[in-house]
Amino acid sequence: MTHGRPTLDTVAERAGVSRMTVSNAYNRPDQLSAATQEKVFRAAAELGYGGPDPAGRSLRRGRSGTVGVLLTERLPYAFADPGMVAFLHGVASELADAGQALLLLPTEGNPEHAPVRNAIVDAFILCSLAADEPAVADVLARRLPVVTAGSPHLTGTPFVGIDNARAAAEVARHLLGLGHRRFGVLTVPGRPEGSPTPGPNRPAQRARVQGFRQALADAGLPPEALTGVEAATHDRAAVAVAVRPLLRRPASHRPTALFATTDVLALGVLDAAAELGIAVPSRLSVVGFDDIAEAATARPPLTTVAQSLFDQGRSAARLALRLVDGQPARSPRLRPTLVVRGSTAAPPARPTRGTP
Amino acid sequence: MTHGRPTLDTVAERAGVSRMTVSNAYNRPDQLSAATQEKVFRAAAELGYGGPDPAGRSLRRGRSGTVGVLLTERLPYAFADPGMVAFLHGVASELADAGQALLLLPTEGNPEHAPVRNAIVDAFILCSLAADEPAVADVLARRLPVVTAGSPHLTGTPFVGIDNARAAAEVARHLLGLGHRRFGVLTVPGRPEGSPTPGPNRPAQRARVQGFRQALADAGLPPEALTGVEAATHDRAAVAVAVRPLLRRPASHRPTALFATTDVLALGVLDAAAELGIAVPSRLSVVGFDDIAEAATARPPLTTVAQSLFDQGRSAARLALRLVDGQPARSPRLRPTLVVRGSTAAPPARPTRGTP
DNA sequence: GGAGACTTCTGTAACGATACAGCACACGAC
DNA sequence: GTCGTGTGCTGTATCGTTACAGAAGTCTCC
Repeated sequence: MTHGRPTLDTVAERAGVSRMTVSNAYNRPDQLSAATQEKVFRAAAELGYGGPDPAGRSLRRGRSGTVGVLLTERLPYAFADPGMVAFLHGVASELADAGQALLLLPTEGNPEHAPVRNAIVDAFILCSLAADEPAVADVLARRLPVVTAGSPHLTGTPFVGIDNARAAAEVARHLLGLGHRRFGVLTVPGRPEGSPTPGPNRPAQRARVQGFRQALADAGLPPEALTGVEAATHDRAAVAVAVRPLLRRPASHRPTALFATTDVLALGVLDAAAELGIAVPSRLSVVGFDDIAEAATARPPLTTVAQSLFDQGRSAARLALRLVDGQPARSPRLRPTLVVRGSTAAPPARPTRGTP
Repeated sequence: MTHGRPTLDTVAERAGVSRMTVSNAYNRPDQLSAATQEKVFRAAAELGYGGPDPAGRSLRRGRSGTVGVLLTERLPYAFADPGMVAFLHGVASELADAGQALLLLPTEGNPEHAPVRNAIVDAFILCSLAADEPAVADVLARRLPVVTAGSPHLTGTPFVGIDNARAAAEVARHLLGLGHRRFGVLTVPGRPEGSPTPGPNRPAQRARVQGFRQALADAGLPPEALTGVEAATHDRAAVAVAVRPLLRRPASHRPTALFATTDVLALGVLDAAAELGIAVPSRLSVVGFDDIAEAATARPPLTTVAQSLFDQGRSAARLALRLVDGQPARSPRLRPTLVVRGSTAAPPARPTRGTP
């Protein structure tokens, strides 16, 4: 309870002024003589008054100065993924500049607590959520400004993100152009195991796989040209387990290029390849996605799709703040770029097996 | 403004019931006939009512269901440091279990906005702040429950953290026991460049250096036995720049053991050593601090001090929640453990240069 | 048929703050 | 002496919600 805590009234009485004068002492010091202000602060200190209660202020003003952020599924994944962290960093950075705070909401946990319903925020940012996630419905029910990033697309709400399928297709064309004809694609499963709700949970990842596959088909390759592999989690051990069978195939059946739907996964592939003595890029080309910081310093430096998640975070926050101010907010057009570094090259020359 | 938004009253009038009935429909459905509840929800839907406003609820109840977290200095560093992220993850995880939300507050930015003063929270967690940081004073002025982690120590507030100097001393004794006599210590600068306020800003890092140095002195080594090096930032390039001069010394003057005050730094050292062709651990022993996930999978696996920042995050959150509930909260006694892995070994046998 | 218990709903009084209008007073100008 | 202008402070009316007490109405039981 707040019972016993001093309030504006308590302080006002003690200082011998009106409640409004106390309020002004904190919020509009220029409307006050220095002597009165001093008197008020002294009374406040004596009573142990901690300043005007933000809950009261927020109710009265109708603004909280806070933006709520919902991140994809389990927080562990969110914090473990550098891309997610970069996005969050961008959001935090933009909000900090505007003096707004960031309320990080759990999308799971005891549902009885309904964190979304209790969140004192002016707007929500949804990042990489599936459209069927219950939290999304909770957010929409609040009827506050919403911005989505990555997914889902919601009609009428600004969206920040790239066309993943298209970017993945560009990766495919890059590899095809180098002469590759046997491919692997590495991703993470659509849903954490034992998840009750069905359906795709990492729409971005799926779109990347889809776009890559489609581009190969468009180039006239048969479906067998692409082998799909799933890692249980993002950590390197799991990646190694997932790709080892593929990389242990005889060279004539092994993919010459591997597309990982995330840089973290791609870095795991580099490790696994090194472990198995498969040279990158001469015997295996590897492409990632996101262009996280480690991508540029990996050995070899990783060819990847750059999409500046930090900037996307900033954008999302900026849009949210515009909506709060009642200004129009349009989804920005973002163009991811393929950054060709040292992990892709022409496939090894085929030993005889010549074309007619 | 909230102007025009429907409220409990609006909905009550439309549904032909009292305001309390509407409130109960949302918060105590069991106190209500199903028919009435349905009627209320229909009216709410027609009016576009988003449910009871949490600001009003929070004011009335005197609880917000939110804990504020202040992280060390610039957010970039916080998000870039896996240890920090692990701590935050622990906090978020514990809070999610309790159905509480996490308000991430910027410690810098436009000071006019005073995010700490406006934060609607039930308690604060301060992580790795310097005692002289203005945000600390702002937090104390709020007179809410506070827990600190890592630093600073504040009398009367529970503290979560280890004795850094002592842990570093254990590292020193481990290395001394292996036979090392020439040491390097790598850390990051105490303050970001251009920072206006003076004084140490990474007290934990300083304590580690200090404890290490002291343990060497206690063992009777002269000050020259330890060379201190500072990396500008945590990224590997900066680490390489910082340690290269040290590692390029002739073998007879090069430290045989390097203590990095952070695992991230230590991993950078491993990279730099590999680049210069210096074998670890046979020619150089490396020790880190924190035991982040990558430490175990590095090559070679990193000897480091494990302090489970995730658990510390959980602890801090749990203590904060206890304080909010008016229960006593005692600082836990935490014992970091030295995890000896593959990056430390006896120094190379000295070539002749024998002892008497 | 009346007492008691239960269900379902209502009225009142805060929770702590701020916006806005306005009042008293001092001061200089004419 | 009246008027206009500022400064410094006060009073009132909300902001949207929930705790609590209690009022009808229904049901049960003897």
